[in-house]
Amino acid sequence: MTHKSAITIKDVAQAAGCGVATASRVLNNSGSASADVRERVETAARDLGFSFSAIGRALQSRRSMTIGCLVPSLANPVFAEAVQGVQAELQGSGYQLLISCSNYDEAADDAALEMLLSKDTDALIATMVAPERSAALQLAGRRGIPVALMFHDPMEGFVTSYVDNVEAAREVARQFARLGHRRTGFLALRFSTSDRSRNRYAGFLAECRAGGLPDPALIEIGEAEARQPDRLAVILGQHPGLTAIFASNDFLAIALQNAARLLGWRVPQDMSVAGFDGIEIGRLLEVPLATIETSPEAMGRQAARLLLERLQGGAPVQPPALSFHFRAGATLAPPTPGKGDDGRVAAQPPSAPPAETAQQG
Amino acid sequence: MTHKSAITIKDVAQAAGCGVATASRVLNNSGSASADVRERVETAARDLGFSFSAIGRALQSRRSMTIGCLVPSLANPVFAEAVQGVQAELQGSGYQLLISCSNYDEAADDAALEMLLSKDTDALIATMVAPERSAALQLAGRRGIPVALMFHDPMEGFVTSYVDNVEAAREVARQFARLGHRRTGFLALRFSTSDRSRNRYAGFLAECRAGGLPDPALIEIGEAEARQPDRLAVILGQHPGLTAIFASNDFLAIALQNAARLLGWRVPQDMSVAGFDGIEIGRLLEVPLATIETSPEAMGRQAARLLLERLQGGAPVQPPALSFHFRAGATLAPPTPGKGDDGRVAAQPPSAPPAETAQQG
DNA sequence: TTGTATGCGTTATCAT
DNA sequence: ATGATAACGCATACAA
Repeated sequence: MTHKSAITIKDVAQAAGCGVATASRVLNNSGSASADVRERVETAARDLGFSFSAIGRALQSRRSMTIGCLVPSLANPVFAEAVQGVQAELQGSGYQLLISCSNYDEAADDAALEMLLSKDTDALIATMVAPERSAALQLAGRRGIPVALMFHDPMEGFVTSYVDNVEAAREVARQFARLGHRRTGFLALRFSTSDRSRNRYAGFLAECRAGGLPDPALIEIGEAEARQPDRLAVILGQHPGLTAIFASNDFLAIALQNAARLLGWRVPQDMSVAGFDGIEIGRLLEVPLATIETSPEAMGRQAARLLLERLQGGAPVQPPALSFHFRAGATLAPPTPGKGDDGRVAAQPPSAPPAETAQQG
Repeated sequence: MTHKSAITIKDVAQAAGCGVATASRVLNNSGSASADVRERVETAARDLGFSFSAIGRALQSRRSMTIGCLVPSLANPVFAEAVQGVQAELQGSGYQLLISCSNYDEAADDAALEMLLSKDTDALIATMVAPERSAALQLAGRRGIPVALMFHDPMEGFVTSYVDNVEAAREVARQFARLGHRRTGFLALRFSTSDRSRNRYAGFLAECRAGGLPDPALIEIGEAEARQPDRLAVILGQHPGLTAIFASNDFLAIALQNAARLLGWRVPQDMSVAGFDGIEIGRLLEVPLATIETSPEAMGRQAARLLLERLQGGAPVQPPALSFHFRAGATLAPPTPGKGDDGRVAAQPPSAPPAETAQQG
């Protein structure tokens, strides 16, 4: 086949026997043109298989029609879904998505954002390790480039699409307390490069205290333990007496149940478990996972929408937190008397209705 | 701190008191320049916070340093991981990733690819609904734009990064047969917009026949059934007598077990189940899922590598299929005598060693 | 070694 | 209604 080095509007104009300006006007439906020349230009463009060069356009219009997106990793379904949401919302807007991953590395984070900026993206959407410390993020703000954050709590100078991690975590603590649990734990990835995890712990801790419960045991594990049930079991065994554990995400919650099984503990009879995120697989498990259901996809959509509005001249507005939803699942039960009850027999709270559902938004 | 309109190399040249060509040479380390002016240019660039405009560069060099990537959806972890692999491999290469999703829609597929092309991407990497019917894909080939496919079988004119679905499915059939299963089934999404699923069925069917087994029952379900265990259970109930089912992906395999449970069938005692993909969660389940383990991440990396090599002038080379690995898990067992054995008591095959593992590559 | 001028593909301006 | 031309930011051939 003929190696056709891209044909430009100049070729079209020549074929149509008119000036490039006229061809441009016709092809863009801007300005006016006689039906005659309009026809000639259109057929010429069709015949030659002409298509605009986005680069030429970008150079002249000073807009790349490109939006940069930075997330820690696409291997994490939560982020992948969020990006999917962004992508979906951008469909038909004319904007294309330029993506980059930091792999949870703070330095890579900043570098990636800088790279995105240098690509002349018209807007930025990001989930970072440490947005408050990112020079590139500040730079974007100063340059007047619209920025939307995802998953992060509201931050001075930037709009963000997020769920209230603290409040959601409090809800979990309330559910635990309602069932009569006192000795609880919080399971998280060590070196958790995430303010999300921190906020969840903070909320959980705060509500435990508010409810008069002892402080939860903080169980931090590494990636290795999260993937190897036997290793996690060892760690879990070092925390006897806990009757309910809140894992900072669903994946950990599932791994946790696996480890518990190795110790001969049944869920929820011997230990209650709750997760966070609401990944779909959780619903399909033999024992459906109790969790805070969120919608990363909606988060991505909202972030994209915020950006599009700003790109159309709107002022930046910080929307309220997205709603979450407590899903009871089947991994929650009252603690078994005699286990982890500080030596006393755990009394069933006076009136504990069956685990219900909580909305917030 | 209102950074005005971006500063260009012209500003740098002016500040450094030299011509733009000299500034360009210094900043690109091309050509020669006196230590004197070199110093002035560099400090000027630093002081002004100069950075190149990717667009200006692209226009002049005819290369956008951008690679387009099309996948059906990022909500599917298999594709998300593949993109993550692409992304990882592209790190530091100077190329950025432009992504788009088709949502399994063939028309959107072609349109998205066209859009990517119109963005002047230097190369394309895609997983499509019907690559063999995509006009945009052909166009890319004709234009001489390097293209790499992912997940697809080798196709005339394009290189692809893939696993041999047919061979992998045969392996599953062999495992079933080894355990003594005869009445088997293949579970897939109806309207499965995927040659992967078709190839898996073909391989499964072929090996069943080769092994003298009856043809497997083809069980096609819709999205709704896949997400609602009770509905899937109804369908499953319509196929009594099956002792082993091969689901075309792990997600379906998990949903399948859920449905079986509702029918009171135990896995693997009453029914064996195998999946495909090897998603991580499968290993963490109470009953670890038997599956064909693949690495979408490796697939993405390979595809990206193929592209980078071509962009550096290399000739297109089709690499061999990526290896897969049969993971025995715990969802496989010999059929229970008296169930689904065509009326005869299923004989244990003469020498059935414990389920082992098969490599291919 | 350095600067000037040109062209990359497009649109906006301004004549005609 | 139409077309010639000037940007846009950059790299480079060519001249100095």
